[in-house]
Amino acid sequence: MAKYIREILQLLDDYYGAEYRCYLSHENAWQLLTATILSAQCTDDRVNQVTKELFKKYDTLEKLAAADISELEQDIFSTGFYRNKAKNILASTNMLLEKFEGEVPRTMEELTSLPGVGRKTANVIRGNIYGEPSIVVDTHVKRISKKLGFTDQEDPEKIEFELMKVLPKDHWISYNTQIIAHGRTICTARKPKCGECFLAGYCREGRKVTGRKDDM
DNA sequence: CTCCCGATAT
DNA sequence: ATATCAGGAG
Repeated sequence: MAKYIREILQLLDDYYGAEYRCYLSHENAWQLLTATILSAQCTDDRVNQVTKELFKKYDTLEKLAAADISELEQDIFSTGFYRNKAKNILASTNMLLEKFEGEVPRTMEELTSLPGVGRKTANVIRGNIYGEPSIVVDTHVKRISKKLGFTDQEDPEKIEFELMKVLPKDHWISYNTQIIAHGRTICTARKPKCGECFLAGYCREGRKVTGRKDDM
């Protein structure tokens, strides 16, 4: 298994590059925190579309924290879950000002104490803002990690810990970037393009579709 | 487990 | 019509 993990990681590096990349537009930590809260069950393209105007309108943390809630709901409406998200953004940004001196905290415990921030959002911040090796288990990482046989777990937290055992630490961050890119373009949830997939030989579903029979 | 929820691809 | 999207909370 370990041999194939190395091969898979090498192919991912070759195809998508080994550099970390963030798909959510931002210029600072509180903007990334806000964008990631908005990204729940929403495409990153739409989040970027919304935040482009949002961060123009509320150009400081203080202004966003002081926003009128019903106006903020309208501003973020198209991302869905807009009532919860507006409430969480206001509560979290105010908490940053009151408890964290206007800074986005660094530890998992502090980050997940913010309303609307779970492990996925916290790991986006830790990886992107602070460069801490971390694994972001979103819908793509969950789906594709299971297909590749890296985990059989269902719970995102269990998947995160299992991937930390299975993947070399220096690949944790790049894995996120690569798998999300792969999940958006080739290994899509509804109609995966197994015929175009360079990992088809390492994936049960891919082997079935492409006829490749690599022994794992 | 349920609810939150609009936009888009299939 | 239905599944899915850089999920989180009760």
